[in-house]
Amino acid sequence: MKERKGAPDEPIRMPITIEEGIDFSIIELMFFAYRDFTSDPDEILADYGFGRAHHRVVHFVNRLPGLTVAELLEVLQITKQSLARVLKQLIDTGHIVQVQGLRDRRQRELYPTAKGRNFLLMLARPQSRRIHAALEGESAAGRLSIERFLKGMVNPELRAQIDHLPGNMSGKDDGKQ
Amino acid sequence: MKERKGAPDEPIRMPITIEEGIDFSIIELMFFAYRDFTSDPDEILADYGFGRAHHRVVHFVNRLPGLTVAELLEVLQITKQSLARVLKQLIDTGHIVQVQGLRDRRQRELYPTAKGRNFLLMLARPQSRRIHAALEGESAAGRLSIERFLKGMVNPELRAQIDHLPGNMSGKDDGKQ
DNA sequence: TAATTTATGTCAACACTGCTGACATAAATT
DNA sequence: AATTTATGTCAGCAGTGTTGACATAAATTA
Repeated sequence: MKERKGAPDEPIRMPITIEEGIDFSIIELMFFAYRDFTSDPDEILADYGFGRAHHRVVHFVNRLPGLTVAELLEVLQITKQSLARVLKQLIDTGHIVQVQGLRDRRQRELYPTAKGRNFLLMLARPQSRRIHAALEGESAAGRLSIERFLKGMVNPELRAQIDHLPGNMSGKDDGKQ
Repeated sequence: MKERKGAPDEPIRMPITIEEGIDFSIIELMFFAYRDFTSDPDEILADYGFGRAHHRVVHFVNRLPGLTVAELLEVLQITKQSLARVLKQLIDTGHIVQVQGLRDRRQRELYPTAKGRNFLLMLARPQSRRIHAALEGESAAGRLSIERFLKGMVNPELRAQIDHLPGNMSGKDDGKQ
């Protein structure tokens, strides 16, 4: 019994391409695109002793000032222990302040300070430049396709949440047309 | 001297929207899209005691069978110590085999086994479903816009590399038109 | 042939950011 | 008065990136 149908550890020399209709090309484009998209802020963050998680917190606190800790956890979908580490640092460094809730005094409303707002702008600028460059020459229809695609990649349960963020046309492009 | 121009730790109550022309909406769409895009394979990987790094290695070894360790490091842009950890596990579990280079016997050519190929298909299937759903109803022009955008997000130096992966129309959509 | 460079592997330590489990406090609700 | 809720905190672990140092075998150069 030598070499029956494909010995288990035989090297496969044929590249995978569109097996089963799977588009590996887009899968790896997502990897490359996201890696490079995050690389610019990552470098800046490192200069401040921060990481990517800090960017996310600063981003959403600037986007939704006054949101509570529980709401932030819901948006980020991480545990409170993960958040605590980075949030504490951002508060200690004066980028974010907590304000006790008025209705419910257990809640801590999170707000950016001027320092925190400027910090987000610093992080977002290179990403914005990259986005503008990637959209250069795209028609309005093309841009809509791109936004529709990105939104379509998000789990359906969360799309509503996205619509409620400032500057997003609520309910637009809900999938079917 | 009480409260001059914006006390440093004053909470800012105004949401950030399109300050300086920065599109925060697309920035956070990238975050949500990538997070959910990776969540499906992540769950499967966890069942096998693997992580996202294993997926990447299996992906590129299947896409470029016979590539050397140095070439894989170049594509992934990580250090050999990072790679060593996950590559060793994939070899020990029979997903990948190493073949000594013919021209240069120092090199280790990496190939997937049948097990490794099937594993990649298992990981890629849910991602492919998500992509197809997100592209549903898009015109050919819309799909081109989306691919052009993703490619445009990648650092220019690396775009050539992407073109050389199997199934990618080389040189297509190089930015200018 | 001898010396050097290259491709790869390995050991150790550290950083960041997820996770779980456990426990504490204050405020709201029942 | 008892319970639930919102938040905080301590401790430990996992995955994946990093740097630095050193080892080996094979290729290249002098």
